[in-house]
Amino acid sequence: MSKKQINTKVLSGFVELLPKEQILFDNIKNIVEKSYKSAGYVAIDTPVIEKSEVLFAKAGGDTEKQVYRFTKGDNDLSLRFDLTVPFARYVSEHYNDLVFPFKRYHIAKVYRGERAQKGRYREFYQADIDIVSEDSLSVMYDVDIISTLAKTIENLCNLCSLGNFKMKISNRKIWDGFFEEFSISGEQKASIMNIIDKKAKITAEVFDTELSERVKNPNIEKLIKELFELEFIPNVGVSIPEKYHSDFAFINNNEKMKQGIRELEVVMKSLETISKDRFVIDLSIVRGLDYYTGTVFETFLENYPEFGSVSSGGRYENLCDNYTDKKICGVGGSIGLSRLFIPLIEDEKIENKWDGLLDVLVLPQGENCYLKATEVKNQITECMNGICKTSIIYENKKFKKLMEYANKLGAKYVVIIGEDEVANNTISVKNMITGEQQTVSINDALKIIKEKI
RNA sequence: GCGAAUGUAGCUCAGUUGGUUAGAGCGCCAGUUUGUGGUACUGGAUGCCGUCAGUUCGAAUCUGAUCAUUCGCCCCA
Repeated sequence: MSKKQINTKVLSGFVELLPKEQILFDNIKNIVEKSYKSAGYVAIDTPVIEKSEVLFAKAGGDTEKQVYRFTKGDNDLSLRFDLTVPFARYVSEHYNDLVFPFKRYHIAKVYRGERAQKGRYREFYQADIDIVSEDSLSVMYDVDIISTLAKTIENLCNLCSLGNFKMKISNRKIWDGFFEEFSISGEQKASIMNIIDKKAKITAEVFDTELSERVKNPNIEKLIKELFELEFIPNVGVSIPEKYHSDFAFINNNEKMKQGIRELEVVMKSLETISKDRFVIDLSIVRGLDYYTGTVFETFLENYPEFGSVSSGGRYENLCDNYTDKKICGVGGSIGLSRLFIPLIEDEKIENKWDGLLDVLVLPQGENCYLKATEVKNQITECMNGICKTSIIYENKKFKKLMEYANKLGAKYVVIIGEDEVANNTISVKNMITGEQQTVSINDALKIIKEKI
């Protein structure tokens, strides 16, 4: 044993699964893909590597620190850190060939060079859907995105027994209008939004102190807190409690706030026809990204609050500004597949309905049987027409070993080709679940397998 | 970028106030059974105790450094 062997451990923040777990993860991914497809979204793919100037066109501050960036020759390149920015480039590049409104999905890996934590990886899957169009896009498309994600998550929850979930919805225009009204902008606005975003995660006391430190104005602070108490009633509009009437008189003169409230009403009213209690208004949802301009939402699993938001997104405008003169707006959202499912799979929280790596394994006993066995294997593959996973092993080992191998792979049937079978032109089929074994003609064997699989 | 914890067999971990030959379970290999897996029983192999230095008659155990991993904070487009 040489001792200077290279450490084979996977890099921190990166994930590898064993075949059994990989099958489960792929099933999950397939559910998402199927759900997106059936809602009318089409698949696209983009390169993992982009020019840095493309990715950083709209990024600010901390973004660059988290990006894997490198040079190759004279090219300044980066790994994509999300799927939205490359999508904006894609739309700009292929503008003339796309049909708008354009609905696409994209399930792929993205990369962030931040410190790994539970459920937070450096390489992970995102499952995005977006709808983009020229000039304008009805607020009903916001509903399309949210309801498609809701349906997809419902399918996932059913598959993996994850329980119930809630989607919290808000509209950035309400806050944007509010801050405009009081001439709060720039860093102060960002800092207040930041604490509003954290409201659900921290205690009321911490929220109060942090808020007053950042707002530095008792009146505005009071209004912010009161704003959370407003009730939005679909069909009726915003209901301002009696005691706050005078405080919020300004709303009627603030176009942005009025518009935000109106949009939120339309969205909620429409979503209510899908589910009465799944969708809730929560003004503390603001999202960190500064490109969001309207509807924003986040999704929480009731049984797994520690995961945070498992799906989020919103309405954006001018995302393609840096790539084209065309005015393109959109709405989109994403499911954090790795963040949600890798910890669940690794902790075995999901029942793995694994049904074996193989359906049929052909076992030739000794090299004299290889030819015949290969023939039989090909016949099975063909006869089953792709619905059956069939393989063969060529190992000059004891028969016992071959059986152990079949068992480890979870094969449902074993087809045995030994000297006797070759001599008599028969094959032996063993059902690995019942242990039952019969020696029959090839045609009969095919029938047996075909019936059961 | 900041803080905390943990590095012992392939994996999960135990290892007493520093004391002879470092353990368990699972897995692996072999046998009971040379054409039959899963279950059971019997036996076996596997370790520079993360790395380097220091204290000591003596270090897996104490000290320092270093590397790695994990958890949390910041951030999360």
